Amino acid sequence: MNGTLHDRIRTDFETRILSGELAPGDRLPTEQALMAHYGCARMTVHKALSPLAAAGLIERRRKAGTFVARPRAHSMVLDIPDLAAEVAARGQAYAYRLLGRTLRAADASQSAMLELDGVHTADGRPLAAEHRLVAAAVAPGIETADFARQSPGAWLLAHVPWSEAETRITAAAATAAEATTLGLAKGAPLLCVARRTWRAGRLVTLVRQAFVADAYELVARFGPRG
Amino acid sequence: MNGTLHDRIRTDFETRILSGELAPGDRLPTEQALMAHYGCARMTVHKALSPLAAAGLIERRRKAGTFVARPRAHSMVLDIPDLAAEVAARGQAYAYRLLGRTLRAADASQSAMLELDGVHTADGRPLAAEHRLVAAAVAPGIETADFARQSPGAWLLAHVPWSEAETRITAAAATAAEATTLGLAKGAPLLCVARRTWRAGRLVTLVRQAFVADAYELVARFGPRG
DNA sequence: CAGTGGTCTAGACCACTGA
DNA sequence: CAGTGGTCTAGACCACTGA
Repeated sequence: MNGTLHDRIRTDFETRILSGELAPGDRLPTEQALMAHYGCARMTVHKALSPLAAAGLIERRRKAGTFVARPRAHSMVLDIPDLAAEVAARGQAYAYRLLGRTLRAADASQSAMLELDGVHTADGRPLAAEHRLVAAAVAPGIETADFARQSPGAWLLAHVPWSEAETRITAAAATAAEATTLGLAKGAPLLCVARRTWRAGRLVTLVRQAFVADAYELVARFGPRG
Repeated sequence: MNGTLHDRIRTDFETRILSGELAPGDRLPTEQALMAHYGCARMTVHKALSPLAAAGLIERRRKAGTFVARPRAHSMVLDIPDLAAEVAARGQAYAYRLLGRTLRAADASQSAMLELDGVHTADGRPLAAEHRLVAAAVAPGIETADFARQSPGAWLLAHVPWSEAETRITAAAATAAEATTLGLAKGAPLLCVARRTWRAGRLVTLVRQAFVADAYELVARFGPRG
């Protein structure tokens, strides 16, 4: 077990729940009973069980007690991947090549947006086409940034803290333009990742990345410790 | 603000960090200083800041103090989606149709596995082809389960608690067999989701789902509160 | 070696909610 | 209305680590 007592208590119940020894709906001992069992203060028991409640493994109701939660439909959570690091991790040389850069002036409907087109490459071969819009007001300095050294995504990650993101993942057939950019036949399958990112409620960037299907995959892991 | 004091303290710093007022590397006040500022006990300050450290928004070092964390490469986390609920949520009728069921006896290299082939439909139209292997020993009862009422995935979610999962997301062109099952032309783009799920270190199920590209998308959200 | 965070105690009062 | 969990206090001792 881990060093601290609350870690041990938490791990005990985690193990008993995930092993099936404690089934959904089963009642856990009260905090009073656990104080006696582990010989500790109530705060320590509480500190052990709170993360399990936050993780949805148990449900706690005053007066009624603590129960093993019924499995729920998990909502999906996906973080922003770092393409350069992933390509480097598999021993390839990563590069971003800027293909187009347009500043759209502000108008009545929206504020000034920088439009960036480019391609991510691994060992010189196209990996993904990227089309991005960045809200200029939220990303001061982006108009003069040098994207030969750093992709727009990496620049934003380093300069603009984001607070919320939504990612949509789809598959699509390559259009003629995409096929040309990526060196594929028209209609070839692409893995498309579209992401919107906000900072304090204001849209920071919209990006659409189209990955060559057999050159890229998204891998995600989930465990009880998050 | 939320009701409790530790929620208020946590939200205060969350807001100041995400708004950029506190930049990466900035030092937060010590717990002593925060006790004085908020007029509360040290445990309350600690309870407020601990989740921010767990979420990676701040870093805490003894003697040195507490600092706003530098943006890090996020590892991807993806939960298991509930297809039936998602299809129902967009007002369509969900169904799973079993196409094949084979019990592979145990041999020297692996334990007994149940092999299940089927198709998920929305309003009668194919949504995804599914090929699944289930470790029979870890899922007692699955050999006699009725998959006309519940898909294998839903059955497993309800009967076998899982502790770890790995998901790989790719795009691919439909093979001839997939095209037939899904009513598509050969070569049509598919969104492929391959997932392995473990329970207490033992493999529970391997599943590969091939979604019709224009009928399905994965949507994932990320926010500071997880 | 002194400052800081990590853990834990032994209480207290309260909010909620099921019997 | 009594049992349970949620929050909070005012301390204590300790582990770590940078000056």
